[in-house]
Amino acid sequence: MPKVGMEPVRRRALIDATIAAIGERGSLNVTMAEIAGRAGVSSALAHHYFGGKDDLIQATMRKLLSDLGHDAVRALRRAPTPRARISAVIAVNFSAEQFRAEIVHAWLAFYVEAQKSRELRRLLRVYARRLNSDLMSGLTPLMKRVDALHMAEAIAAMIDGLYIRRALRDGLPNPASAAALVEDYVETKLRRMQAANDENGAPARGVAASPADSEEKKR
Amino acid sequence: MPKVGMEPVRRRALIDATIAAIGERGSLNVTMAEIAGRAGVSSALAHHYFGGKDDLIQATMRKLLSDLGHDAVRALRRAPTPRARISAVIAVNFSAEQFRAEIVHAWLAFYVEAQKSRELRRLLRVYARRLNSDLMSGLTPLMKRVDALHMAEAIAAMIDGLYIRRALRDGLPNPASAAALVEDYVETKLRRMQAANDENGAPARGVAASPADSEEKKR
Amino acid sequence: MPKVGMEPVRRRALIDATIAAIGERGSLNVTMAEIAGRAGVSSALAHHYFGGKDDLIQATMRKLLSDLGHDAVRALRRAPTPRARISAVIAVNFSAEQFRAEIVHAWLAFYVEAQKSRELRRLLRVYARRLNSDLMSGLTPLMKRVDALHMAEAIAAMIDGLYIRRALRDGLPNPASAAALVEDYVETKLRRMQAANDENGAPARGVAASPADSEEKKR
Amino acid sequence: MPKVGMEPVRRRALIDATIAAIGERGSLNVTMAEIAGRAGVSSALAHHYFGGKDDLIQATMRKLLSDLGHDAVRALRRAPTPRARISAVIAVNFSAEQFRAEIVHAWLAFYVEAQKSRELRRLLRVYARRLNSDLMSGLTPLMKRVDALHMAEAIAAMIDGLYIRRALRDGLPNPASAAALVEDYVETKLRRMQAANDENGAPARGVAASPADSEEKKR
DNA sequence: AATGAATGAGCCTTCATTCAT
DNA sequence: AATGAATGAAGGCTCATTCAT
Repeated sequence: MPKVGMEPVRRRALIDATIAAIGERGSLNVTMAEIAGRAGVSSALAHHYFGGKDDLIQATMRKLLSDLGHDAVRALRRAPTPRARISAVIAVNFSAEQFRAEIVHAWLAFYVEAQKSRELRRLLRVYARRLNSDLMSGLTPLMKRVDALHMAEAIAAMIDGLYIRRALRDGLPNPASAAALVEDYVETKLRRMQAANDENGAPARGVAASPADSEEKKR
Repeated sequence: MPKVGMEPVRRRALIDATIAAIGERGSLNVTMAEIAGRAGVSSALAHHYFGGKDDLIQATMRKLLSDLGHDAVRALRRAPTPRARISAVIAVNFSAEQFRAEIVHAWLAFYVEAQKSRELRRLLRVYARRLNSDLMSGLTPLMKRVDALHMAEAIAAMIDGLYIRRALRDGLPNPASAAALVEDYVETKLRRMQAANDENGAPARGVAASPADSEEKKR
Repeated sequence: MPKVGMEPVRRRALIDATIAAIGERGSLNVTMAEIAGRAGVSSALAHHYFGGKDDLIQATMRKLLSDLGHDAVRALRRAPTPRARISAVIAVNFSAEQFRAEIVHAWLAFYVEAQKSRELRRLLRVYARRLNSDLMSGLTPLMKRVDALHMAEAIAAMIDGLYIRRALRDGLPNPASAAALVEDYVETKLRRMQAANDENGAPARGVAASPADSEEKKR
Repeated sequence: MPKVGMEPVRRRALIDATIAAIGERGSLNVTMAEIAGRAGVSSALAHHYFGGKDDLIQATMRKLLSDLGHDAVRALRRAPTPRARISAVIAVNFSAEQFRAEIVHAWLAFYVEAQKSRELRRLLRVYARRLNSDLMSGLTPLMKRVDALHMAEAIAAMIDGLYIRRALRDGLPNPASAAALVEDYVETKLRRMQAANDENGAPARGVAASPADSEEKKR
């Protein structure tokens, strides 16, 4: 019994079904029929609302990105200090919601698909830039810009790496321990910088320190 | 006129073609026809030698794993100290050969495919375990076992993460800087442990230190 | 708020939209959705009023036929002589209205579709018979019946042929020159018959004259 | 039991099947499955050899055009005089082979499809130009160029028109009578021109005679 | 009167796979 | 040893059509 105003309902259901399907299959090799089936509709309807498979995939990815974005904004808003901002970024990426197995699988699949799809690559770049700028907003007040850039890169790499390992389900299913690993890295780096600083006024060694780093970053 | 002894030649050519094809497409969505074409043979021949697509994919992955394995063995053999072993592992993973774009793409594609294929998953676990044990062989002499485990995890995550980012070509195409990032992490951790140790005899704080770490690891 | 008495309005709009759509696409491969869209209504409404696509197509063709029929009646009514009747038929078929590109395309499409649809074929036969009888009404007073039949056939063929060429837009987009071509044929034939007649009382040679045509047609 | 060297056999069979299918359906709305079925192969094989439906359609049209072209060349070669050339062109178009019902249907379908397909339109133009130049080669020695152009147009239109009527199967299934109709037109025109010429030296009235036609064409 | 919602059926196309040669 | 020939199965997509509102 058809009702009016179903469009948003169906769109949401189809996107959720897409995530679920990708999560289960582990790749984007899911059929429209399966997605539609999971959403309880015909595949024709999925085409009706999204235009085609690629569009549905893209819409799904946008959903993932915007969800993550919203979570990040919310978390960052509550962070009082630069240091807290860093932790907030880490926490969001390893939150229970974001680290759900199917979400992780979907992300991984998107990374791969991005190789083929120009638009997907663009979306992924948006995410990467945002992650980077979020991290930088916490890092730059604490160290020299060049060090901050390196640390942001390292942190991002660890996050991505832990996602992959999570996807492989092979040893680190625990979001808390994943976050702890990254936090430990950050903490160690910061203390080490502090220590080097304190010791004898000698400049702290940043990440991949450049030969000449005479000027000191104040915090 | 068919030649004899072509089998090993064809097998190699087909596996190389598979890597090349995956590297270009960025995923395992490559047709047997394309692979065979790249290898200069008919797709029927690929089936003849490998049995089927899955088998060819698996053989290709085994090739990747064994190449990496051989490189690792060679590098580790030359490493005189535990610390050098760690660097050797990092160096191998970011060597010019292993960090070639098509190899990186192939690895990423395999990670995804591993979700679906039981055998691929098994192979990937073998690699993960070996990477882990290689790292542990360098780490355990330098710190407590629990810390070593955490660091091994972190290093592995960074390596995987940098691979992903390499695949996306978005900012870190340079193997040297990728390796430097990981090396810096290792170095910072080791110094920090040392420093904490020296300070006042208090036990160094390891990675995600467990509440009770009274006993010291000797080296 | 739905209005009353919309039915005739909608029917006309849908039929016009059908002609326009066919004219643009150049064939009957137009979707109900597009036709309905052009008419500013939903495709469901098109079904509501016409029952189905085939019915809409038929209704459209009937419209075309009846428009042409009305034009023909009007023109013939004004024709004072048999000769004028012939010209009237020609003029109507190449009138600005009937020779509009979209109308021509629609006709051509119908000719093709008639192959499949029994009903469409029937409709086309009605038109053909009417065209024939209109021509015959002008021709029979001027010549023997057998000659009239042949000329009617030839005139009709020329008209159809010129329509096709018009549809292909390749050299004869001009309704006037198309009509002139047919008129010239008629005129030439009539003069030739006249001349043959005058020459020596020998029977005029009709179209594809049969060996024995001794008896003369009176007018 | 697969054999080698089947490609040309299959290609021919598929093109013939395409003509047959179009002939029966009366339009290009034929499925690859049906065509392949008629040719006794799977639809996949049709794709294998032709690439896609459009390509098969085009190949079929090219076959039609080239067959007609060859027939025309052969017939024209045997024509000793200009007048004979005209008759040769007419004869070829209404030959038993070219006027076969399925061939005629295919032609009509192509005319319609040409509206949509750029390539098909191009092919059709080639045919039209060739028909025109063949006719002109017979007409220009017999009359002024402007008259020849008009007559060529008229003849071509009659041919196309008779094809359409043939496709509709409604009264003129006979190739001989179709050809006779066109021949009669040609003959009448030529005699009329002759007569007008002879009468009193006044210039013969050509088709849609232009206001100024002072100079005479000699033959 | 009119439409959004929804679908079944069908078509084109791709591709791994098999087989006879 | 190697391949051309051939296909079954499956997937994306379109579209006419129906139905409840």
